[in-house]
Amino acid sequence: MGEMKEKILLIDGHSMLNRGFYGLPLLTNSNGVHTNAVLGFLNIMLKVISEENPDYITVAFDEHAPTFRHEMYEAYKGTRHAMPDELREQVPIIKDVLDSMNIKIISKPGLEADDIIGTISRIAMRDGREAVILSGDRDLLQLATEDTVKIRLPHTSKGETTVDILYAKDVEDKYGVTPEGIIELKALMGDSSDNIPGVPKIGEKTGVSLVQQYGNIENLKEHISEISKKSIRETLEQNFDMAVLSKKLATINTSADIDFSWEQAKVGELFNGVAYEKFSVLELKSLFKYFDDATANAVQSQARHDFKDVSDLGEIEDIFARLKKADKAGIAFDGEASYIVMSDDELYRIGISGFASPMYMKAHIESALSDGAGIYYTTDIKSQLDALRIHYSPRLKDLLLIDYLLNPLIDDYSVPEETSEKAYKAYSMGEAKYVELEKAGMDKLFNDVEMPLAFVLHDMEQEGIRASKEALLEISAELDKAVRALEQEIYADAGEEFNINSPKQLGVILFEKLGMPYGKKTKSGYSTAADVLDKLAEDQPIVRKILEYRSVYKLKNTYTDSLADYIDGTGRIHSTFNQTVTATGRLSSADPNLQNIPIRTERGRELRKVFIPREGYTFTDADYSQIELRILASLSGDEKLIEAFKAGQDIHASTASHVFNVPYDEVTSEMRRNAKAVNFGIVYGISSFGLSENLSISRKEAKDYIDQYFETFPGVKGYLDGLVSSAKKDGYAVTYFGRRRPIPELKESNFMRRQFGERVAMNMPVQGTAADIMKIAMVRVHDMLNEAHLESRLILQIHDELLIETAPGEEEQVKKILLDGMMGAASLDVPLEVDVNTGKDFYEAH
DNA sequence: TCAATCACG
DNA sequence: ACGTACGTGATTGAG
Repeated sequence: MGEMKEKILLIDGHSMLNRGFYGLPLLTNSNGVHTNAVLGFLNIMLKVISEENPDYITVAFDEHAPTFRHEMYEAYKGTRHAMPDELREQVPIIKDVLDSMNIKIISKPGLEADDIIGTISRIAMRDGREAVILSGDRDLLQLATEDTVKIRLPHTSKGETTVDILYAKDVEDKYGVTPEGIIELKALMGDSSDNIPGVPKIGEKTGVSLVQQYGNIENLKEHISEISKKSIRETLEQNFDMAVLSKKLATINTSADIDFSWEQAKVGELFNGVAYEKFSVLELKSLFKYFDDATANAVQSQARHDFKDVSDLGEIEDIFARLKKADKAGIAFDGEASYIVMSDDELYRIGISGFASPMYMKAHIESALSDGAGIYYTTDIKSQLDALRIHYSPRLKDLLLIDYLLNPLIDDYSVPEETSEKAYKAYSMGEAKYVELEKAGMDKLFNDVEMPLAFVLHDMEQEGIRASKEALLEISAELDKAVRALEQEIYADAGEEFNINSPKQLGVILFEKLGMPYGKKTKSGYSTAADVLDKLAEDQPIVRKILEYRSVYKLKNTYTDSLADYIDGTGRIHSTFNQTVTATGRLSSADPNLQNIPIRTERGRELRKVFIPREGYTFTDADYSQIELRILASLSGDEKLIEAFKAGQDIHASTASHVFNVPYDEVTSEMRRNAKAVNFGIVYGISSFGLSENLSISRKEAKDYIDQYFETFPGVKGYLDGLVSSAKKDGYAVTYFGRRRPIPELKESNFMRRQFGERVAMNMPVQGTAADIMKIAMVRVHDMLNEAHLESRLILQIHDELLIETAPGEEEQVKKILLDGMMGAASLDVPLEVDVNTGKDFYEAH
């Protein structure tokens, strides 16, 4: 043990950042900060640290100022290579992170990282310590001249990243020359990635043999005349100055003037609280595993801000008076208290009690919002309205909704659990984020649509929808009988009992025991999906029964039993409408999902009869007719498609008539069915494979349909092509109202992923614009119901459909509001058509 | 926790 | 040669 040498890990900062940046997709955290290079850097560094267990670590960075060697090269060639902004912004971040981990960083104007590393490696040799050099750059191989210096070179193959170990001997084995010889080799052959010119016409092979024969270029110069091959001899004679220059460029300075002390490079506490904090702000959650629980917990509780608890009436009045005058504040409230942040020293908590009642609080907050001067930021307003249903004000800005618009792809916007922290986060980050939103041109969408919509959604959630528990349980009992009967029949047909719900077991029964031909396969075995079983069902009674079993089982478990559990004491179900989950701008519904209540089969549809309005009320339901295709027509400007809508034609039949070249009146139902599938395909981002699967036709036939479609509607073709190229240029797709969706897949090397990106680029503007229009309509309808002082309430949105629970006597007004609100939500080049229905239950109304 | 399946637009 | 329709959420079995 006593003979074990101490060890220093020397890291080439820019090279490792580069590797991370180009090796990983462009990740961002929820603040839009790019983190892929930082993550890639840290992953490899931590891997090497755990393998090498060094006593000292130093990371070297190039200075931004042009260095000696760069100057020489730039003077020679007059070039300067640019770093992408997404990478540049990560340089200070990694330095900050390394600093937090107590890792020494060295950089110096006029020196490259190579020179710093070279110099320290020689200091280590002198002081009897080992040096491990981590770099993605082969340039550093020249430093591995002794057994106490080794190079670690990361490389990725088959998705696995390993970090190769190279000693002098390995360099010789791999490159045919010694580490010192690497310099001579580069002097002759150059290095395009490092901007070293080399001697013309000398490549790797010639270079290696010359170095093996003559050792170095100085010796080579004296023996040029001995070289037998004429072309080599001549190029060396004519261009020897290039070899001299290249050698200077390639030689790492090992005696640079730097400030280095072993004391400063000593490894300290890497995984400390400050580092944890940095990782958590960057959202590098995969690295949390390196920290012990105690550190993580300490940081998490430390992130709390100190709010002053105020209960004195005068003081409270004073705070609200100051709030009215503040330019900017963070606010948040819950059932216990209100929180106000006006500066880093003015953090107040006003508890609800006595005179400070919810009414009092609501009045003061509303008064500040209506009469005050500034902008008030908050975080996740919808969740707060349960406590105080304040009025909407355009001066209130919800950071969560800003974050969502800035990047709708994020899974978790990390809304603080505690109301006080919501106020603080909104205060500290709201303004900067709002500026970003303005720069992206989404402030209007935010202020006119998303912000007021949050209030509408809150009201819808609060209202809920009435459902009959008795009816649900009755249906459940019937379905239960059917499930049991089918179960027995299936067991009898199969000749044994098994778990029908297990695709694995089912696959074995059908495709092995009963020997049926299998269609597709999944990762884990045979596919038993409905479209596969459908093809077998005709001849196989057991398959027919399995399909029926599945649909009945699903109906019972998803739509009767669990829905019944959501009914509250007043007989109503309150779904949650998520405003920040979809990539396209749509809403989603959860706990329970009321946007996927069955309708396509009669048995499923029956279930809608359990959704009923309160006594004396009725349902009024309105849905947009073909909104996505109308948007496609309008945005593409395709004359034929626009004309079809203006003429009020059945759009699928009209498409069939054009594509199959038959008169509109002679379109058969099969032609219409095919055209409908083509229309869907167009909206989804067409591919011949997808269409052929959907219609069970050959790819050739599907391609013919598509070609025919594009020939018929050239405007659509041009529009979709334009969407893909602009998404590739900008990195995101955009709706008519400016909503964005980043499409990182378009830059990936994987063909299939890029193809997906292209389909997304075609679909998002259409689906997203439809979502925008519906959101605008919801705000309009909600406002109109309010202004008319009606008792009727908006209770459900299902993407292109709205459901209102209509108070007796208000039927006509509600119908008019739905029509006005929805049709007038946008003015396109084709009319927006809306169908309205009424009914005594959800079944009847839609 | 993930994959498979299926309910909806 | 790749191996695919766009967007969601809930349930289930299996590791």
